[in-house]
Amino acid sequence: MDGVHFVILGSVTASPPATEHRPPERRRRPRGAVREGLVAAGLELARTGGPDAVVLREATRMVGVVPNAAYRHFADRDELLAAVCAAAMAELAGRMAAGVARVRGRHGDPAAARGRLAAIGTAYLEFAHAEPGWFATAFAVPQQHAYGAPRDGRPDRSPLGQLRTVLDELVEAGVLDPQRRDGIEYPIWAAVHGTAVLAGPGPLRGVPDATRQHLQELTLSFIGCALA
Amino acid sequence: MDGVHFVILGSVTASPPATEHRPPERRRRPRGAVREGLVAAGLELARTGGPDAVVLREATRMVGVVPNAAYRHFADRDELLAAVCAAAMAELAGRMAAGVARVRGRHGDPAAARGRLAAIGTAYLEFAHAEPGWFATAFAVPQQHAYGAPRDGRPDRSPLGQLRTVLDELVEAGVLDPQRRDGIEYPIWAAVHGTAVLAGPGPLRGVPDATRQHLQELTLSFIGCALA
DNA sequence: GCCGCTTGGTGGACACCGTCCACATTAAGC
DNA sequence: GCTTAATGTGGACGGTGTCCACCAAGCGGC
Repeated sequence: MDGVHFVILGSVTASPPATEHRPPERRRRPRGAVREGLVAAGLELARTGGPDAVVLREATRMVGVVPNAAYRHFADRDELLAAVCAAAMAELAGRMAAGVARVRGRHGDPAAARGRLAAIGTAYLEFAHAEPGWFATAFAVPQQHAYGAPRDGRPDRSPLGQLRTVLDELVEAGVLDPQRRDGIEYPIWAAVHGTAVLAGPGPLRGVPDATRQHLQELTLSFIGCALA
Repeated sequence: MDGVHFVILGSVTASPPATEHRPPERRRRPRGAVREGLVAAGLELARTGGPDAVVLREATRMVGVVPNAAYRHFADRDELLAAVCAAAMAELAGRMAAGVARVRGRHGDPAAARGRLAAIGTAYLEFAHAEPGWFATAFAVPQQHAYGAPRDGRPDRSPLGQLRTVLDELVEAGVLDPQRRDGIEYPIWAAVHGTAVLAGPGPLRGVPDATRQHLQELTLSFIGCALA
């Protein structure tokens, strides 16, 4: 899952149309280029239209290849979508990590730990608002291709993994009662995720920006209350 | 929104195939029958496949009518989907209402009020688990056809409305500090909704039943903590 | 050098979908 | 009884995912 490449977008253009007539550009691209291009194209489509917008034919068009070429790299559309979803999820994880990294203060300091928890939630909600297409895509992994648990050994950079790390720090810092630590990541995740979903594609969509901001603060302070 | 008819499902069959040859059953159905039939058919499709499964042509086939007939009753597929979504949401609201109604105890009694809050959350989560297709559909209202606020006058039977009612009762019963009442319905809704989504179509899908049950309890007790 | 195999891109087809148009029929109103 | 609106039909179009047969490029073994 962290084998996902952060593909540079915006340059998913096909090979430039030959000015002189030529047998239709049958050249073979470098190894893996088409596959990565398809994922990048899918990511681009998903960004504005969510998971439903990643349509196989359109992606191949952007890469400059015939629709069937995709089937050399993915079993079907769902497998392509799964790759795009993984990339979107990685992007979310990256922004969350960047968010917590911005919080100063040494490990174990209560205030800093609290700040890092808030940063995680804020980054999550910011991402959901700034990139609704990607956010929806990150959680739209098709049934068959769910990505499994992270290979152990490496630190877990998934959203849940990062949340767990901060919660452990909160225990260490004496902010959170160790007895209440077990499993508390799930309600917290749920509260933040629920806020993102309700205010994004959900029934609270389209509320004015100030209201949305207020909702975010309500959720974060709600979580604070439940921790104390 | 509460003008939605609770359509009886299961009998969305087309007119029985004539044994003797006849001009293909051009008889006109009673007023509104096709429209209601389409919604019922859509609901049936959504039940097993979610919003994506409500495909216009299939619905018309179930009703026994040609695809284009649908366009006499709905501007496009999205409008049909919106009707199906509204019906699914009404079903959710109905089950929630039934859940709270089962809790005995007079209005204003602290324990009863607490019980009603728990019943709301439980009914919500039960519905999401028992009817994942409908649950997803209830929140998949297409952008253009969002249903507006309930006509005032009538009590608000929407999920949010029911939650508000119970929260008001909790204040009345002295369980919830009135100063903390304002806006608290949103984090609570978000926590429950988030749990439903994460454990349903989300990354926590497919956890064993006992674990899911545990997640529900964690969320409910988390909410309890934040209230006190 | 050549042969043959694997890898990956092409072309053409199929079924299905949402949607539009022109037409036919029925029901309702005068 | 005629007119008119409402409703269902038939046929078409472009778009989609997917399958099959074909073919070109690269590669290893002889």
